[in-house]
Amino acid sequence: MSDPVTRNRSRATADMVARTANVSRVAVSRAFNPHASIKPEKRDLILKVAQELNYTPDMAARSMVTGRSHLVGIIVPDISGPWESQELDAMTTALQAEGFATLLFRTRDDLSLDETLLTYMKGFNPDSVIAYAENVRPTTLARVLDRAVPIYIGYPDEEAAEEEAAPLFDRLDVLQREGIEQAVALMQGYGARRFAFLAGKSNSLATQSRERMVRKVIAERGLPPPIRIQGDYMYDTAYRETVNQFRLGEPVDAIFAANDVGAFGAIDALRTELGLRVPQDVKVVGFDDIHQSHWKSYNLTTVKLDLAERTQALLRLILRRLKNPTSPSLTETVSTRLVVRGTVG
Amino acid sequence: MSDPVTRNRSRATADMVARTANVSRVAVSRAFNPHASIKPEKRDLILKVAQELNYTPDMAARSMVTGRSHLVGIIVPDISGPWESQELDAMTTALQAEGFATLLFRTRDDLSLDETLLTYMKGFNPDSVIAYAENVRPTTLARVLDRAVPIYIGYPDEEAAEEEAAPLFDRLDVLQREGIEQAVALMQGYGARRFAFLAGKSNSLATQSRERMVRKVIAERGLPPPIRIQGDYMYDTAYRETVNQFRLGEPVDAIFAANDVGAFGAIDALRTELGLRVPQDVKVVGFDDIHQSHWKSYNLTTVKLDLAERTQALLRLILRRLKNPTSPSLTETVSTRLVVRGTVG
DNA sequence: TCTCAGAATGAACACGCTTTCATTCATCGT
DNA sequence: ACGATGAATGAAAGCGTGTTCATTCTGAGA
Repeated sequence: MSDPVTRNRSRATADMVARTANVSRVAVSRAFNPHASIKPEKRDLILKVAQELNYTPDMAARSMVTGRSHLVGIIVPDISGPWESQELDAMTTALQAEGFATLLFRTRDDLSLDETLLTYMKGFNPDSVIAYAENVRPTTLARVLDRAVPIYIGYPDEEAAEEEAAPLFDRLDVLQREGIEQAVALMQGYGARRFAFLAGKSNSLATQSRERMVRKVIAERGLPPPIRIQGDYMYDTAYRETVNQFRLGEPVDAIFAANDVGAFGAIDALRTELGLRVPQDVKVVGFDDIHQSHWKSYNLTTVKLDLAERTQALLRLILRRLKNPTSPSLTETVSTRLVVRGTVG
Repeated sequence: MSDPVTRNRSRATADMVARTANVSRVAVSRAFNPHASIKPEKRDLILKVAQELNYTPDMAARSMVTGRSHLVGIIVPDISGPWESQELDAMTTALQAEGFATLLFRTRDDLSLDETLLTYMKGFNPDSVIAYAENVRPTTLARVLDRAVPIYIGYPDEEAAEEEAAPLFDRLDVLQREGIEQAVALMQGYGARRFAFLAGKSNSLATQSRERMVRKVIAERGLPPPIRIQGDYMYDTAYRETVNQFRLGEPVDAIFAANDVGAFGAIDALRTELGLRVPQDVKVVGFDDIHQSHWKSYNLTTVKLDLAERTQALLRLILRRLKNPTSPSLTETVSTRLVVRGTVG
């Protein structure tokens, strides 16, 4: 009877609970709905019987009639990346606290997968969708899913034509200027003059925005424009391209990386392969402030994207939109700031 | 009309597609079921109309009648950890390729959450459940969920009473002896004699098993029993406790860490805080072989748990069990092997 | 031309639940 | 003691699908 392989495979239903407790099936439903009107003693009895029968309301059946699936779809390009996984962790925890389960999907870099994936996901009727994958455009999201209102993560610092960032979407605006200004100022203060920007994946809006802002701030301070090193957010690429830059190209004073992992690759390239010292010979700053950035081997000075702040802002957007599906578009704003450690001076 | 906020919020149903295409609703259902008997031209027409109407079958409704939710529940203690996120990434990708969506849950270290979480998850009717969280016992899993057969991740190397590892569960057996033997042999070969074992969370079966096996192998080779350093799989703890061991306790020749992240903490403690060289003064070996282990700052020699192999084995278990729910318990086996890098000699 | 097997078709039912809605019960003020 | 008010109750309808099952259609063989 306790053998999980051969035991009763059928779930208990509300009917069974009703029969066992000698109440109507409607009463069982009410017992599990906090706002329903039912006598307390009756509810207690039903809940007790339900527990004995190992009964749980079927979310699929429930969602069909309520229209709420209690599912939030999350689309991530690479779950195993430190930043992505830390963001996913924070978001899942926050959602769970609000009673939502996370429906997780992973995109490949292959853009062609998008439509198929979104269509498939739509079948599960998620109450909301968060697409961290930058190859999923908000317009596509809006077209395929008809229930959820997409959240557009924008970078309003810049004047770049905000192509698809109409007021049709809810927005999370990330203010990157402050953190970048602090970083450039700090590096310049320690004598850096010749900068390189270690870019991320070239189709990433985040890296594009960061590069523009870095160039702007550097120009404002009367420094020569930074050299671009093309990376893809990955350690190995950052390592290799940094070596190439110093061996085949022009050496620099300072490297501003589009993300922390890239900064790690650059640091290791400088120290291991090029025999240079960080920060004495070359200053390095990253972006994100992932857990690993405070590890002593790197001890990275970096522009922090506050994960808790960001997660709570996203959550507010989702909850407000769910509460009032027809309200005009919402906006939340988060900022950035420099975390000073040991890779500048 | 393209405004996602005010546009039609109601999904298209099979009925609407049927009306538009002038076919019966049953035909629509068949058009989306590959094995159904329907005239090809008719199917094409329906699929075309469906696409125009942006129709997708509702998985909730579908799962009610088929009994298959196409959902696999995954429970993880800390998504942001490198090993956990890499395992989650591999598993989600593999599941997605088989047509399953991942239903993600995160446990706190607080054990009391377990039942509640499992009960909640059960409501979504997952076709299968993978609990990477070691505080979720298979027996609890079997009791709460009535459809899924739990998979027990065991370590049959050891003689330890395998408390709840009855043949009632499907099993993934991890053979740890080989990798550990290679590691100890290598360290001994480079002159190590006095070992420490840097443990993980004390309630983790994996760390317990690894410690027993490490002790056994060390004893077999005629070396003195290792000193235990109590960690919790985290960098900061490993760093602090390693410093304490060398400052307040007895220094050692070699550190065998229960996971890679712990090994990083130990290495940084040795180099940064204690002024010792790795591997010249102290040899270090880790466990897992996460992506970060090949980063040049660590370049860690470690016992590899092959993620692809492990994921495929788990997937085979799940698919076979789904195909034949009443078959006797299944077992898959994966092994470990040493990856030699630069922290031993 | 006729027969018959197999493919194609659609009406009806079932899945497990929530929500109206009309009805009954308990409670209270006078 | 008596309506009146609100809480508690259960029958029935409906959510969007897949699956019988009985029927009709198709085409090949005689």
